[in-house]
Amino acid sequence: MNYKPNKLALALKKGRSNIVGVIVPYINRAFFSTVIRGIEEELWPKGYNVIICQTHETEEREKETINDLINTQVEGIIISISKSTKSIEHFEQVVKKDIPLIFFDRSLDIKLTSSVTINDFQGSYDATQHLIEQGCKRIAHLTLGNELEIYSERFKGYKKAIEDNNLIFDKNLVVKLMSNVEEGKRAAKELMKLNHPPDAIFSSTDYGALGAIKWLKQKGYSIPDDICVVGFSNEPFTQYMESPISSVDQTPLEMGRIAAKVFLEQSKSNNMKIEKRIILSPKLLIRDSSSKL
Amino acid sequence: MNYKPNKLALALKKGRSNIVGVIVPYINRAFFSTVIRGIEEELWPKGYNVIICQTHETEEREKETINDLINTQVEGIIISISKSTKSIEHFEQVVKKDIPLIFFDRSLDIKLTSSVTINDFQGSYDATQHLIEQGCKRIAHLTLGNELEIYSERFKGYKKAIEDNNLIFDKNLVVKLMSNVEEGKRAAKELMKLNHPPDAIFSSTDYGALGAIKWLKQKGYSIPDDICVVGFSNEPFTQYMESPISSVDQTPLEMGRIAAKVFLEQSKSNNMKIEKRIILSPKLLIRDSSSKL
DNA sequence: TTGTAGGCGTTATCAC
DNA sequence: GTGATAACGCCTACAA
Repeated sequence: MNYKPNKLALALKKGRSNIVGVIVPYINRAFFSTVIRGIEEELWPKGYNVIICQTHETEEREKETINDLINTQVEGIIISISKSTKSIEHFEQVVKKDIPLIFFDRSLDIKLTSSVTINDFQGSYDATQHLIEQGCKRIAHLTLGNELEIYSERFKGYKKAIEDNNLIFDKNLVVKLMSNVEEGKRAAKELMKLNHPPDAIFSSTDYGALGAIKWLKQKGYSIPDDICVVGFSNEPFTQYMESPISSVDQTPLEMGRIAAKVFLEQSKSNNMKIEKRIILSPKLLIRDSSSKL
Repeated sequence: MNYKPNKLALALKKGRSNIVGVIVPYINRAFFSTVIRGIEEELWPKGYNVIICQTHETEEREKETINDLINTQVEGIIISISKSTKSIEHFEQVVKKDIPLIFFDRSLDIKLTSSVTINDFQGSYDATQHLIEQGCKRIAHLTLGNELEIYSERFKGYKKAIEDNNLIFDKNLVVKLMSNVEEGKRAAKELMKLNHPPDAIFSSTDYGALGAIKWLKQKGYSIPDDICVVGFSNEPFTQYMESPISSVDQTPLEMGRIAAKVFLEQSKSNNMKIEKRIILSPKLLIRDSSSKL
């Protein structure tokens, strides 16, 4: 007959809740929601449920959330850390409880945890190299700063490509901003005021790239003829624009699926500890905003 | 000291899991992920966790998911039904188990359940009225068909506005499509082939609107001077375009928050049954693609 | 083979 | 007021 077991009782008895916690800064960012989709699609067929939590980019919420998930007896935590996270005690606590902890995208190097990231250095290097191949000589970079490793890696990749091609690295061409359209406009304005303005902009965020493009077009610059632009993240809007923006795709669906698989692997291995670092290759998508040739 | 109660045991004992299930077609659609964000932000402070499930637009997955959530002893289910859902037994089953069931956006009229939707008729009427006020006389409509009530409502709102303004309703101006860019292109091509082509297009999806705009621009039509276009959903890309697309905003964040509140209300009222229908007002966002004046 | 007791971690209840 | 005990629903293990 159609008997339905009470999963709570079952879970209590077995010590296995069949629940995995996923923590992200905000659920409704395209990147995060797509990673979550990948996680859900991998875990659902295995009988797991996925609990979603948001940190709002604050360390406090992150700690509260982790505490809560531990109490909920989740069987694993998959997380992309908040921008402001400084301490790591709350993560060590998860490890101490023997709960598999998997970082994705924004990661920390903590013993007995795993991570699935993309090679931000490489993505940035490829993007910059591509701009150089388009004939650009003075390539500006919009960065979010060094708070998160992914952004400092993107800066490093950019700088390395500049140097490898015997171009001059000019720190005046590096502008720090926040990830939104207005800041991108401000950055472009600032850059074009320079005595030697850039002939390309590689932005570590698509919103920065978009803002820059908007300002430049408004001022009569032609994209890509006067200035080439490449963004980062492959936000949906970059492909839908009338003039699509080149960007670096982070393969979020795959990242989610793999993070889930790593969790499963770590989870099954009762007697031994697993620590796994997976680095995915980003995909440079060349579109109108940087296609001179 | 830092004692952590086991929520599983607590839940088993109290018969309250503090978990709410949310079911959507796909997590990573901007609209759904934003509703989920609203739900999470309302429920987290009250001590609830949110489990996310995807139906992939299939009734089968929807049934499986509901079954699973019932077994998980969720305290409520908040759902936007799949496109292909025909039967309602699985929903009645939820009601029978006394689990609060709240529909959002894509709803069904089932006893003892609640719903939070927007007034699709109104949104469509407003959009069409706006186009008429721009001087448009022959307004085409791109529809997804009648499978989901929201789309037939959008069609009705469009038709009513046409008639209320003593314009001629021409069924040749109504094109059925699927929600993607290619289909929008096809629809525009088809419409402009007519003996009396339209001077405006109101699409029930932003992707259709985008496709239409792309095709029209490519063919040399000027937007909005030759043809005005309005979409529906306020997808992020509509505002980021170089030439932003007018659209109807469904206030997803608010919708999520309210759905969560309705759940709380329904949940607290142990002894009495609550049935609530909330209809939100959509917001017409007038942008470049329809601003002639 | 079939059936029954015990315990997972809580809390609520009841006896002291 | 304090402290032991039963019960939430299930599964496992052991006994008949």
